[in-house]
Amino acid sequence: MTAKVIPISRRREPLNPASTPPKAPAGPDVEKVVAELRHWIHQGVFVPGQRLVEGDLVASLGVSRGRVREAFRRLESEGLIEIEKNRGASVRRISRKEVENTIEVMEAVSLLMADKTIDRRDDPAVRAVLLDSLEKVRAFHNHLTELEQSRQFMDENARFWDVLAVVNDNPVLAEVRMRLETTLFRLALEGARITSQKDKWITRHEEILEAVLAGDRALTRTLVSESVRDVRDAMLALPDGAFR
Amino acid sequence: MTAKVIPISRRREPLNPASTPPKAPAGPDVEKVVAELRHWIHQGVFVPGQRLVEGDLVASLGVSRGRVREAFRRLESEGLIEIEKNRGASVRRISRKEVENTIEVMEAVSLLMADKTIDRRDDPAVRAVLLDSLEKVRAFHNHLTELEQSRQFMDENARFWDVLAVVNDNPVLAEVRMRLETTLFRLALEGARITSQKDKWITRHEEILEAVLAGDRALTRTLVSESVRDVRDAMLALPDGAFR
DNA sequence: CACGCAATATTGTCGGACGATCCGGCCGCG
DNA sequence: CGCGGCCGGATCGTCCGACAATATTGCGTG
Repeated sequence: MTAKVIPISRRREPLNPASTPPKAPAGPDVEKVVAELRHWIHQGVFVPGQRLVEGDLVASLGVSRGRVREAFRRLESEGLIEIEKNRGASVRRISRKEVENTIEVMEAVSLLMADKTIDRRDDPAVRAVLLDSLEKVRAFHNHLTELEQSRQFMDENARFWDVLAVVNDNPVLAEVRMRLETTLFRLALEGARITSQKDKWITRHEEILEAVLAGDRALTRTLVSESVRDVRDAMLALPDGAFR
Repeated sequence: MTAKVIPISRRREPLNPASTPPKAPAGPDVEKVVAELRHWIHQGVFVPGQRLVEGDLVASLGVSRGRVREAFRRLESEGLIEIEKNRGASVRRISRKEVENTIEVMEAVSLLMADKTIDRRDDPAVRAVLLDSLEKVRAFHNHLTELEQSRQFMDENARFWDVLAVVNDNPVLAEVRMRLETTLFRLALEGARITSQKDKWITRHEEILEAVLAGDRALTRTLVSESVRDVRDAMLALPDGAFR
């Protein structure tokens, strides 16, 4: 790998930020493949440890190998799959230890998000969003039945953190959290399925929002930590088969 | 993107036993390209906003477009470049706001690392590593001259955090921090170049290690926060031209 | 049944091709 | 002379086919 000549592009830098008329059809994009694979992995179509064979995906997705390979690179740095030289890609398996490590960081990030939200709770717009979210959480809570799918809890959870992400006005913070969550999603989903205390999670979200709106930092921190750790415990309670 | 269920594919014949033309050594790996580009960006060979033209890189690196494209995907999710559809890749430019956002998360992560280190300071192995690091930092400090390159400060800084990363035994934590640092590297380097208080940074590292070894959580937190914020201030002090 | 070798499957990488898109510049018109 | 529209080159997105390198598998043999 020798650097020869510094490449020089004849193409200029962006000049006029032209308007962006909503262009309808955009040909298949690598992102589509990434999204599809991510979806499949989250849904369990591909289980941890399973190999993702280029050729098969090329056939089932109807795209070229190049697209699949680019998608692989992306998913790899997202932590969803791992690529071994000459052995290809496989859905990443994580160990209990990794779950703990990840959750630990997630807790710190979540605490920061909650704390920052308290800083902004006097902003009318922020307050409105929080109150609206609280409303929704309560409604969701009241409609709970024994038959609810764990999937819905994950959705509620995602919405909850999305709200905090938006309110926080720090895309980096939100992105880091999402990144961590992505790698845990599958296990979290499984965890939610087996735990019998799903409604406690929702209650926790209500309490957190209330504490935030009340500006009670100590209580908020406690609740957020408990919330994150509940998820951890649910995941760690899964049978050994779920881990590496 | 519809999934047809059509696995498996068949292809080509065996190989040709005849002699093979003088073949260059084992072709480089995609990672090599990624590393090279990352290096160039960090070194300023490619400056923020500059476009990375596939064709040019193919020529100067002597690899195929496919390799370059895969490398792009990786660098994109690393946050070093951005890819706009039909316009290609360019070195990501970040705004002052993004610096603040990133540093904010970095501070939280750094605090967690330091705090966890204190938890483990009684482990003889950990203690040894910390003391060794303290030794090195002091030695480095004493050899400082006015002519030192800002580059060396970055190296020292990297070493410092690497030690905490190792001691912490949480790869996720370390990786998140590294990720954030990667996107700021360029600016941090520039910032270190213009600040006149470089030695204060080193002093801070000494103090942090001492506080950690002494188990003083409060002091450690204060010092770590100050340390991170010093870097932030150095970056924000850069002229507008350095930002988006 | 263990072992090693050969057939087969897959990956890593290359090079070419083709249409789509973007952009700068030229051209004709008012 | 200013300006909008069209042309052509530069680049990107994607597909295809090829081939060596490596991994995996199956089988024949001792």
